[in-house]
Amino acid sequence: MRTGPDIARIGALIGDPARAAMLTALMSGRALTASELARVAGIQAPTASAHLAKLAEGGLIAAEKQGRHRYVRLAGPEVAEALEALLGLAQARGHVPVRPGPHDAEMRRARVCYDHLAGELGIALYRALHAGGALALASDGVDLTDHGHGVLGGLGVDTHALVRARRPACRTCLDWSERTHHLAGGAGAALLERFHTLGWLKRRDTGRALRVTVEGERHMPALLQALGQGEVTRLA
Amino acid sequence: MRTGPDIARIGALIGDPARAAMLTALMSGRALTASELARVAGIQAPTASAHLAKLAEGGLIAAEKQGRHRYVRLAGPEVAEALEALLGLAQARGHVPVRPGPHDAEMRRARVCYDHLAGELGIALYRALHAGGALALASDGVDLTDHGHGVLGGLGVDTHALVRARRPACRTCLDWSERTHHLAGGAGAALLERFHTLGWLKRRDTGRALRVTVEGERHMPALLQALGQGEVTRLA
DNA sequence: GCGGTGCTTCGCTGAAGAACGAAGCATGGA
DNA sequence: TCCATGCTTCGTTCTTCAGCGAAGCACCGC
Repeated sequence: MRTGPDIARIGALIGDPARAAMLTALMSGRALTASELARVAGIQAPTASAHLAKLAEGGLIAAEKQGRHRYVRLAGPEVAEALEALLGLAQARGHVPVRPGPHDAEMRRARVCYDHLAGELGIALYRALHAGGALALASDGVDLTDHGHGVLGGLGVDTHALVRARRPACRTCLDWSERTHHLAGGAGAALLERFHTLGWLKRRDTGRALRVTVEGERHMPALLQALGQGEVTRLA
Repeated sequence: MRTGPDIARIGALIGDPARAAMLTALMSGRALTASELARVAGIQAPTASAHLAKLAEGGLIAAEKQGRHRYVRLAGPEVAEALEALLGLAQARGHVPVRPGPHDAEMRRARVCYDHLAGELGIALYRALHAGGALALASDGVDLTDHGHGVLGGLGVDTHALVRARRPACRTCLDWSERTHHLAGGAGAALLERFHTLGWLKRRDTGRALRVTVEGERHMPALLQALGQGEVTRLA
């Protein structure tokens, strides 16, 4: 029969434990060096090099040399989306580590999903934007309403840049821990960056988990409340 | 690190060419016997049996004995969704068979995606429903509007059953050939079934491709047009 | 009952590929 | 210029697992 795209090659790439660990680490959106990825996967440098070559040839990662370091990142949002879908399925099927890691609860609360916010907080943000009328259904997914442009502008997001960008401003991404959708796309990425520069969320040194700072704990609930009621909040 | 769900196990299951062929065949939504799947994958019965045991243990398929046959189907819509995401990524990354199959063009036109309609026709249906105001954004995805209930009821879908069902009435699924969303969930499944019983679409004996019948060619364009303008069409 | 069919279990073979040590090749800093 | 660091290439070892034939088991129709 042999019809349609060949998922076996991609599956095989993801199917090796070392490569899966690397890809999961790259879901943090960071560009990591080959040796960092080797450490994450628990393997030696030569083995890691071979794995990275395969992932690159398969189009799942993109690499960039900087001096003697080789920085590796996911090849794009599509790759992150597919991985997130697999993470969700793995979670639903009970393919989870026997002992949950120390950051596990934190991961469920808030984490990076490639370049946008995921976890309970990501869901809450999406729901608030929806309830406040900032999002509307479009013919190819979700899009910002006019009101939504004003809302994001008020939060300090350059919405003109979003519109100009080749990348779609809004996409939805299936959250593996909450089993529902959160906001991805340019707007999702811009919002995460805003929260980061505002000092409300802080990245851990490693991994995808996000820590909500004291500032974040203070301001976030009120912001979500306001968003949910369609108010435009101005942030410096 | 070892954090989050373990995608390696699922990846490895999908990563074998024979298993990938089986899973792709099961995306037709049909329940196939073990020997049919062996033929699809081009392997002998003992090998197929081993593969099916692994897929079942991994929670990707569900099997049901009927007499001396063993009918196998995908374990659920989540599995189909994740596979569709992988198909999209594989397509985007150029992991396609060297020679496209005979049904390739037909597949792009209309095909079954587990239990709902995909391909150009699936996209067109989704767009028409959206344009006609039958769909609206919900806090966890897409949902039918009141008008949408009327529209689907007019087409002969039992919308009360949709609401009562445990399964969400609407979901979106990323179409691998069109790179945009089509309608999944209970409503998507019900609509495909309607088109099928109306005789507008016919399944091929094997594979996912759908053939648009003469009846279908005659009525479908007008229906899509009417849906797009928000009209309620009554079908016997 | 008895053969035929569909599927599984068992035992074996062969090939793919993950892993590492050692050596080689760049780059950056002293 | 030299050394240290980061990464890759090479050659080798070893495990894993897909694949099949033969035999065994379950179910159906006769």
